[in-house]
Amino acid sequence: MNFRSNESAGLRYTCPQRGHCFCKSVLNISSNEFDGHAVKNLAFTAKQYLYRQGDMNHELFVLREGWVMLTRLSEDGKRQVFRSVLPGELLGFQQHLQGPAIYSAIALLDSAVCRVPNIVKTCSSQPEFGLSLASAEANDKMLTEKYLTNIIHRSARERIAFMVSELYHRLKRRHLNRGYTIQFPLKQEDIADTLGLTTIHVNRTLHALREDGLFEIHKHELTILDYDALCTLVGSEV
Amino acid sequence: MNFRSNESAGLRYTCPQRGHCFCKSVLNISSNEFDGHAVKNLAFTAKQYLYRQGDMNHELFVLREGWVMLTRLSEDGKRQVFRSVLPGELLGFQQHLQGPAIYSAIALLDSAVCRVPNIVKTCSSQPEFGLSLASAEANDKMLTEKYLTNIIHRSARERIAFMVSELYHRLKRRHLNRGYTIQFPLKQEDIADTLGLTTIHVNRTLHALREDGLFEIHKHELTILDYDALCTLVGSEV
DNA sequence: CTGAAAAATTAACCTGGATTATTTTTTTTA
DNA sequence: TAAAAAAAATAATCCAGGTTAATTTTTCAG
Repeated sequence: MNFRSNESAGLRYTCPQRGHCFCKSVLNISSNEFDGHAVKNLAFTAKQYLYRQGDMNHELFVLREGWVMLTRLSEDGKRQVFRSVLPGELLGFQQHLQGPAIYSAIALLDSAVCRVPNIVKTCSSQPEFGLSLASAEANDKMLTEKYLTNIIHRSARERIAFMVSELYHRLKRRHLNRGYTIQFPLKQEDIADTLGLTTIHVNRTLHALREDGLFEIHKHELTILDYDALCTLVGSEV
Repeated sequence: MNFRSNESAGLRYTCPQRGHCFCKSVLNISSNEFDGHAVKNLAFTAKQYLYRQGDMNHELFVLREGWVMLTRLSEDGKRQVFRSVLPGELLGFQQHLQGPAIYSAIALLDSAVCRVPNIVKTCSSQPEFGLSLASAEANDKMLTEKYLTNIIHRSARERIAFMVSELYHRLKRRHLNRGYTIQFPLKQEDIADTLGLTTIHVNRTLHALREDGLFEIHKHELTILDYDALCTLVGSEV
């Protein structure tokens, strides 16, 4: 994370994700205004909350680097993990922008975000922005539906394989892999709370998947050992 | 559905949902252009598909009246029901507009839709449209996340109660209830494929819920018999 | 109105993942 | 660098909902 020094040197920071994903349509057009606002209050350290469930008037961000996880606590104290937000992706948009945040966003790695200043204004000054926003939301919706389908129709082993494969491919698309290895800051409990399993069963299943030589997690890194076998297990619907 | 006669008589049809939901922002502004396109090819009978999973260049609709269900078949032949689309709601938007439809939309009741003509053009001619689209998608995403959470954390009895309550409130908001009675065209198999249960278990559970006097389904109508008990079972997170 | 197909119902048995309990390892903090 | 806290690992038992197999009722086409 070296953009802070760029900022203080008066240089415009070029987002590593520019040209990819959400930023593309926004940044291609009104870079001036956007960057003017963007490079302020941008760093979060691991375990820091970007905003919490219930916060009023939380902001809209694009993740530049790092890893953010979206979670929600229900009244009975159970935690649901909705998804990981990876570099280039939007976070913080919801139907009622001014209402309380429907979930919490926590950084799992040191993270840098760029703030989208005024959504309503940007939408009217820049027609493509609204459509980008809608596309990003539709994409999130589709991802949630894929998780839903996997959780409903498949075994613990297949669910975990799906999750690993999904994250790997999402990172690979942005060249954030090192061969078959990716950073993996999720705890077993996070996997469990994403897939509707218990921590114990995730542990058992991860053990079996490692034994079978599919992939292994070690020191916050995940390495796929048998890519083909993983794909077979997941099926073609990633 | 009397709008066809309106059309042939040369009258502008006023959508019963105007002023609610998705249409609001669109129709308040460019009614002329919109209605010009809208009142054509609008009727679907029960069991008719609006579009099918895989169809190219399917259209964007707003449901005026009726009931549409969104489903997807996975390669292993299992069917997932994603949600019911109720009057006033948008259907057919997805990340890649020109790509194959990611699910099928089937009318469960005789339905009337109004077609949204050219999304990209509308977005640029009318800045609020993009934001409306994004809001609608965010709302769908939130609904999917609620179903996900319920499916993961709750028993069959609670899941079904949640689904009934969610549909009842969504219809009531549009005054499409008759007291505690609503139209209910979903089959037990549809409930099962929405909630990740077997038809047999849905049947068992519906029987128990009726026995316990919570609600009953009869001849495609659902009547809530004990609203308070239903709310208690569902919890406050509808 | 009638036969066939679709949907709903019922019963008996079984299993994947939950639950409870405890130990070991790793990470964090002082 | 040692103590405390968090995370991972392992084992034994249990049950909600799945599976299989019919039967009955409802819907619908001819």
